[in-house]
Amino acid sequence: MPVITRFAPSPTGFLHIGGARTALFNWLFARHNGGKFLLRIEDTDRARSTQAAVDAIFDGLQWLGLDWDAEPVFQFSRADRHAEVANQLLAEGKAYRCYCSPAELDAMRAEQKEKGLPMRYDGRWRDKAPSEAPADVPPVIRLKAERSGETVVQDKVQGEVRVANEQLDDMILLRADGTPTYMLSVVVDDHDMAVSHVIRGDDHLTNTFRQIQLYRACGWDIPEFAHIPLIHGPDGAKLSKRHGALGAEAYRDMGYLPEALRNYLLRLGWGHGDDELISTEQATEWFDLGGIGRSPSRFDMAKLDNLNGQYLRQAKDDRLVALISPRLEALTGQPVSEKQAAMLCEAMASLKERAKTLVELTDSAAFYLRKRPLALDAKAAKLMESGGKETLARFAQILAAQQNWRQDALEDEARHFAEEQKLKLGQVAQPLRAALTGSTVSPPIFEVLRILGRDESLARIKDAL
RNA sequence: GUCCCCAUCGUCUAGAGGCCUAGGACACCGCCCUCUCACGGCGGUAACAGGGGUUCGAAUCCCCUUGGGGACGCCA
Repeated sequence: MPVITRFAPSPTGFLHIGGARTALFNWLFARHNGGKFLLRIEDTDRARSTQAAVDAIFDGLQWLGLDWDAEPVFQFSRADRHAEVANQLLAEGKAYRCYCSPAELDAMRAEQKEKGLPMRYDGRWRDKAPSEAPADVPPVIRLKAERSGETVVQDKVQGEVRVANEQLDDMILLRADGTPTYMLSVVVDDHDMAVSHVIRGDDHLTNTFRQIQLYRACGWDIPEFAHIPLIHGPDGAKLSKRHGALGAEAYRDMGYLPEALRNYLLRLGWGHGDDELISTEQATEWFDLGGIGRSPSRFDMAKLDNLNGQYLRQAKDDRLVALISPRLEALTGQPVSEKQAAMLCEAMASLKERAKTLVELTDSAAFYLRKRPLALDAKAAKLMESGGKETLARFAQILAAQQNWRQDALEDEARHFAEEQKLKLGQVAQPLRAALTGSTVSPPIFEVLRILGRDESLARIKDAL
């Protein structure tokens, strides 16, 4: 049987981080098994579904590199099919009409809660005759669920989980307005799409029992299930926005590389021995459902940062220049010229090992492109005022006379000068750094001197003096 | 309230009864490298939630307690 997985988000918001991981696991499992990864947009809640959210989900998946294998299925478009199944069940006596009004159900639940009873539909219309139906209440269709015995899930992650059928009530299949509920839609769609493995958040684990009953009522094969633990915030509670429950596009904006986020998400709840840096090729080769942990994990930005830094250092220089160019333009107000891009490319090797995100990379690269005269930050200004300027003025004369603008030659000059003046190299380098970059922190300053070039360097020094 | 799931350093995890004096990674703290900041190297602090069993032997199996999480919608 071919492996078919699916990712089935409801388009009521962005592709959040938990959803992204669920998608990743489905994608990896399909790829590992040479199967298919399908996408289904669960847009049956018309009031809350938006096109913007649909677009955000597509964008997010694409950015993460999770490609799907067929046209996405929009669940709402299949409402007729869902109703057909419900009506078939009704015709077979496996479902029935319930005429309880929402208000009546609310009252029932309130009473159950007050008495400390389990909150469940009590099946009051299950065996009533059609003649008792009130004329003014449109009915819903409920599944006639099994009342005794138990339902068992052989979950690929959670193991065997069983629940007594008396814990389950007769769920609604078709609403009073004739539209299908989630429970009906999922089961029908997963069946019709021939989904072999349902991999989803474990908030769906208890839904699974009901869905299995529905599969049985329909006489359909039951897919394999794998319920993966939810991602929690650093405090162990539900992931909140300020703790990382953001859309994929937010992570892109914050300067994370898709491969880094993928690697991070993969390691959150799944492991392969001591391996930390796992390429997508390796992940595809190694991924298995049995390796998924059963306990919820906490989202840790610091680890994501570290991983992103590692991927940044691995990334090709020209790719990074392309990635930060729009950010630099936003910063300087000027598009990055070809000449500047070439300069950044040269500088990238030492720039990228100092950054954890593209945001940091952009900030640290910006001084190369800044228009003279550069503004000095507070530390740089203070350094210049407390003797730096004098030292720099003297060294500037040597630089001005320097014809051989090679990095090692420049560094030699600085060392000689420092020795001569009984200064530490840092006392020469730091004022130079302040003048050239406007900051006390930068890549190696003789490299900066070289990349900036003779004219620009001397001009910036002159500005600072 | 009822049902379900989970439990190893602060965090992500390795661990399938003896290989565990519990390993790796992030974070943190030292030291080294060094023109700054990083990178890199070396070292350090730090965990089997508690209690009962089973067993010659338990982080690993069972039970209870505690603590977290989830589900109980004409939402998905």
